Amino acid sequence: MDAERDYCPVHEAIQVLQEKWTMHIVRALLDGPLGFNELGRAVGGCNPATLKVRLDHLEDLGLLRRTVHSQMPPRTSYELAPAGVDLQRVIDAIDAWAREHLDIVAIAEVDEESSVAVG
Amino acid sequence: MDAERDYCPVHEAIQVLQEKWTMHIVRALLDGPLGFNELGRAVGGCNPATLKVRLDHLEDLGLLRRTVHSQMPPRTSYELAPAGVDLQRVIDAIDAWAREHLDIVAIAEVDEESSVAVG
DNA sequence: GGGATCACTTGACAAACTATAGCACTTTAC
DNA sequence: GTAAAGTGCTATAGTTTGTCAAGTGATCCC
Repeated sequence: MDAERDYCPVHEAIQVLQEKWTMHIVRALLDGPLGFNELGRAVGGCNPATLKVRLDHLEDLGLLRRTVHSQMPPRTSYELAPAGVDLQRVIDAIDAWAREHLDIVAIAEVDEESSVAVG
Repeated sequence: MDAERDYCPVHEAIQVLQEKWTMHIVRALLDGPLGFNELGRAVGGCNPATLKVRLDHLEDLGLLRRTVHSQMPPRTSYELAPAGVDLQRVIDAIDAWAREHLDIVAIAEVDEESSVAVG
């Protein structure tokens, strides 16, 4: 149930990052603080329920900071904490990898390379 | 439904990597090829159904190669393709980040920092 | 005053993931 | 020679996770 038997920070990190939308959220927030709905749109349409859960989790982990500017009308901003900002390097690595390898996947779809399939 | 309207390889990459177990699978495979069950155990108990789906997806994307050594007794090995091996850098980035930031979370649990809770 | 917007919350629902059993067969142990 | 354990999967039922639609209370714009 828990990874504590042989605690591995990488495993833990992967657990966090693999939650749906988490990396998208971080990526969006790397460009600067955003409001709740704004963020939802930025990540490409995450629903508010999930978004809130993720945001809470991320805040719990100390990766982001939630600032309430006014209760009514509600106005909140979400901003990466230093630990969250450091995820930039992870996102960058993904970015570099993606440009190098996923683009060719997109190209391969247009190309005709499917003849050497495993059959 | 699809990200094709403004195709972004990073977005695509995140979609792949955020699927449950994907990064664990890659990480396990970075140490060398593994058989199906072996891999399942290596990633820490992924069930065969999900594992197969991930593996197929990863193979589709050209990130790994599946080699059938013998049909009976069944013996297959999964091995990262070059594109998959390159994910090493992503895993490394996560690794570095995790050691820097998630360890302190683990420490914080032992520490008594829970008095400033949100409640 | 009506409609849009904000940051969420709720509750019903669907999609994703999990556990477990089983298949067809070989290898190993005795 | 037989039972148990192993291989790579697949099927199915069940749980968890994520989604959709609607709604809340207040303020802004017209």
